[in-house]
Amino acid sequence: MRLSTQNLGQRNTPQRDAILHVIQSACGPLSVPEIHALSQKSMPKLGIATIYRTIKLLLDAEQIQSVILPSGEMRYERAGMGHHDHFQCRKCQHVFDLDICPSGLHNGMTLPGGFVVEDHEMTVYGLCNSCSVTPTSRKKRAANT
Amino acid sequence: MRLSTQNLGQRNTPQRDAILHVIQSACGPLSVPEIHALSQKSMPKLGIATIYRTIKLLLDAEQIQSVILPSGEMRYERAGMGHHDHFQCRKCQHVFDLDICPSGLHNGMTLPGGFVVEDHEMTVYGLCNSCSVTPTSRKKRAANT
DNA sequence: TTAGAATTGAAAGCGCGTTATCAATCCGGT
DNA sequence: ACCGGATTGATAACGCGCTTTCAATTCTAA
Repeated sequence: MRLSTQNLGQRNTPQRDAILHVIQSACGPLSVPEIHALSQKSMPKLGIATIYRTIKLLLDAEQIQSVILPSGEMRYERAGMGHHDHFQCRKCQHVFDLDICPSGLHNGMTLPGGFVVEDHEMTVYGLCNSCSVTPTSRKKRAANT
Repeated sequence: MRLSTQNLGQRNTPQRDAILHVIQSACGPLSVPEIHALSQKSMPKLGIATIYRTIKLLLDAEQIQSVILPSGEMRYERAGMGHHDHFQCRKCQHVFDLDICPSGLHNGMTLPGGFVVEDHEMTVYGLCNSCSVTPTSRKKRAANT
């Protein structure tokens, strides 16, 4: 499922290409400010209104979907990725897709209290790979270069 | 941990008692409209501003905490309950506390990708006990009364 | 009981993420 | 290359939770 400018209004523009590329190559759902900042690396004049307009077009075309973190922050990611959970680093605040789903839940099971499970959403918190690097391992890395 | 009007400003009022009782006896986190509607059962004139003011006092006193659902809805529940997940019924929309945590996560473990786990939040979706009653079992229940 | 400060309810005001406006610019069929 | 409608960027405006305002009311210490 690749993001495409087909069916996004009538025209192909470099602004849309930039935004699509940013979302396409993200490793987790992005916030509007993140999409804006990343897109401006290749299109410095790109305005926030165009970000919102393109997000709406992509949502209507079901090429992306929204994700709301437990903090209330709205983010967007490619649609059609199937079920996956998210990980937010408490240090750099970046959000990543998790390949595995560490919940023990499966569809149709009943939890104590008579709750019949159909779906779930989970956000895991902690430190990402980059941010969990210790000062010691940081020195080792530096020494190896 | 019982909710109390101690340390909530200087005075004890029936409005605060009503709000505290509603949150205290809930079986899951409540939204502001829910708290308002439930409180008005015993205090019909209770205004929305008093709900927000009391919520803020309770938050400052750390007697309640906020919960944001994946839908973005803000809710409030008693503080100090320890880790627990939530279940939202897709039929009645009510949110319940789950006694067990069905995630296979524990603090300090590392997920594929180098993500060091510290915490998580999970919302499970499905049908609650009342709403999962089938027409057949509903007839049986009715016949037994 | 009384006085005075805290609290309340109604409604205006605020903040901020999002959307609409509009002139300038761009895309693409011809 | 031209033309006309689509798109863009800057910014004003909007919506909706939430907070503040203020006069009326209520609580409580003395």
